[in-house]
Order: sequence, then structure tokens, then C-alpha cells
Amino acid sequence: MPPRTKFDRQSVIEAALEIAQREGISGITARKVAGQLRASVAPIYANFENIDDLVAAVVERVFALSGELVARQRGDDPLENIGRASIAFARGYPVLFRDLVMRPNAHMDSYDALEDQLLEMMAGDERMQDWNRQDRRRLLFKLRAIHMGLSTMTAVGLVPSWLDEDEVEDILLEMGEELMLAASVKREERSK
Amino acid sequence: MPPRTKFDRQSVIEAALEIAQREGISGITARKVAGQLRASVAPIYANFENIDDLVAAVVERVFALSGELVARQRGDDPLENIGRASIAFARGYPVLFRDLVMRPNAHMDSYDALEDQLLEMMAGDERMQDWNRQDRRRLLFKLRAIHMGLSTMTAVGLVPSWLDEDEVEDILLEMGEELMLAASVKREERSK
DNA sequence: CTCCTTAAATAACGAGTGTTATCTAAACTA
DNA sequence: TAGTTTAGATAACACTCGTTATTTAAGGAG
Repeated sequence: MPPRTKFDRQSVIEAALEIAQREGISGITARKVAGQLRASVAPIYANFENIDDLVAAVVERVFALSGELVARQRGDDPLENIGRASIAFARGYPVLFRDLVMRPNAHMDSYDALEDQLLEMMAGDERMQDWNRQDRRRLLFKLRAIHMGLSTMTAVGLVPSWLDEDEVEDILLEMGEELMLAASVKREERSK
Repeated sequence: MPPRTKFDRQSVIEAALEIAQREGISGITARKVAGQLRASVAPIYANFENIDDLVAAVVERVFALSGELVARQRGDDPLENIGRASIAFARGYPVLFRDLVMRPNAHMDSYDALEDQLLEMMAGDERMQDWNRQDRRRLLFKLRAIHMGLSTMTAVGLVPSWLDEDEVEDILLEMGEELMLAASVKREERSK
């Protein structure tokens, strides 16, 4: 029988994730992961085909973390939950946020399906009863831009010192409501 | 006398910039720059102390390009000009935008001085006559978040196909105006 | 106790990195 | 024309990278 296994797939992923959080995805190298594990590179190649394979597993893990952050939100509004989770992710994993969110990647394609769901949901909102689909889509894009902007500024450290961490999320909601308010005012103007 | 100089400081910077536009700042290597120049690595080390020195010069050049983009805007409103230039930069140099803007860097510190100027300018706006400095600062932050969000989405390729390039800039202005509108409506409500 | 299996360690490979000592030859002066 | 200066080319160095052939030794089976 062989000696007992000390390093399984999961422990290698965790070690690589540690490095990715500090140095970014491209900071993952066989020797650095081995060092983090306090082992040689052997356990890495025992559990993964090659380094790209490990990196893919780490990326998958990160998106799972991000998904957990969304699921953990307890608000009624899915849009609000996504926005809050996004900012929380940017705050907790700024390096990974830059590496994965601010970069064209396959996971973003799945947004198209999500967009349809969100548009359906918006159609049910009483404040948007008489809006057409194009109006809702345009608002959704604006909301997305806001949440991307606040998340990015959070990840990059551009949130000014006079703003508390939690206040950033307040501003996210505040801006969303202000856009809704402006839209309804404009509608009234137009129907006059 | 020596043979005539074929590669000056500027030509090396331009070659490195070409590579940075395609592969990002970290794509700049001595041999790749030499290949772009159709030369050896010698001219690089004749003009620069080391590679970091060259990279610093390239970064400086990129921020100069970004500054030119702002200066080229012909609108009355400085905020609008900055926003439009930022989106134009994100569209023209998406890789560099990710490498330099979406990353903590020294150039961002100079924003503090700019912020003061912008707040002064906003104080002159008739629509904000009765606002206090904190109100203006909060609005400025929101406008900045919007412009960061739209620029980021542009650089990352998250602008949906139903939105024209120019329309992104339209939305930038539209959102700014909607925030102003909402703010004035809220003020009226409060003073009632 | 001996032997077998195999997880982990080691060390080497080729490729790519920054950097530099050395060489080549261009383009002037005398 | 011969000599001098020096820009640019070349090739080597030490390093890191991914990857793998080989070795070591743990931990049970007989």
C-alpha cells in the first residue's frame, strides 16, 4: 500500500486561491502553489492535468464564492441583491474582481439569460406597469452601469474616505431610486 | 564619429506602446519590443536604464494620451468632457484601460486636486445654488461612479448590441441629468 | 521481517525573462 | 585612406516558468 495521501484536489485549489487573492490569477505558478502547500509540485500534477487545469478550477471556485455572496443576500429585490453582492465581492476580493469581472470572460455570457429573467421581474413591478420592454431594458442597463461603477471603484480603492463602506451600498440603492423617480417624472411631463 | 542613431527614446516607447495595446503592460518584454522595432535589445538599454524604466515611460505616455482625449472634447461642461473622454479611452484602448484605470495607481491620487476644482465649478451651476458642499460632493461621486461604470463596461465589452457606441455617451449625460432632476424633486418634497 | 505499491520529493529539460560583456561596422576626422 | 568613436547586433549569464523522468520512502500485505 502507498503512503497516505496528504494533498487532495481541494487543498491544492485552496492554496492556489490564496495566491490568486494576493497576486491575481496570473500569480498562480506551480512552484508558488507548492510553496503555499509546503510541498513539492508533485501533488499538483497528481491532482491536475496541468496548470491551466488548476487555474480553471480556481476560477470556478471564485465564481462559486461570488454566487454564494448573491445567495446570502436576503432582500426582496433580486437586482438589489445582485448589486449588494457585487460590491461585497469587490470589497472582499478586490484582486480577483479585477482579474475576473473586469475582463471579458465566458461567465459573462450567462448574463443574457439572467437579463431576460430580470426584465420579466421588472415587468411585474407596479412602478413600471406602463413601460415597454425597451424602456425596461434601458433602465436595467443603467442600473447595471451603476453597480459596475460602484463595484469597480470599491475594488480599485477609489471610494473616498468620507464614504463609509456600507454607505456605498446605500448610494447604489439611492441612485436606483433616483433613476426610477426621474423616469416617472419624465413620463408625467411627456403625457401632459 | 559613430553611425547615425536609428532608434531614439520615442521610437522605443512607441514600439512598447504597440505591444501594451495588444497584450497589456505586462506584455512588454525586452525581446518583444526589440522585435517590434525590428532591432535587437541594444537600443532599449541605450535609451532606458532597465525595463521598468521603459514601462514607466509607456505608462506616462498613456496618461498623456488620455489627457489629450479630455482636452479634445469641446463641450462646455468639464464633467461631461471628462466622462466622454473616459468612455472614448475605454473604447480606443480597452486593454490599457483595464491595466491602468482599473488598478490602484499614483495618477489617481491627482484626482483629489481635480475634485476640488470640479466642486468649485458645480458651486457656480445655477441648479445647485442652494446645495451645500456635502451635497455636491455626493453628486459628484455618483457621477463619477456612472462614468466609471460605463467606461468599464465599454472596455470589457459589456455594452449590449442594441446600444450604439455613441448612445453610451448619450446615456452618460441622460443619467447625469436624471440624477439632477431627482435631486431637485427631492428638495422640493423636503421643503414642502 | 520482507516486499510491493505509490504519494511525494528531487532534479532536470527547454523556453522565456532581464541584463550585460563583447563584437561589428557605420560614419565621421585627420 | 587610416583611424576613431560608438550605435547596434550577438550571445551568454542567471533566473523563473511548466512539465516530467527518476528517486525516495511511507505504510500496509504476506
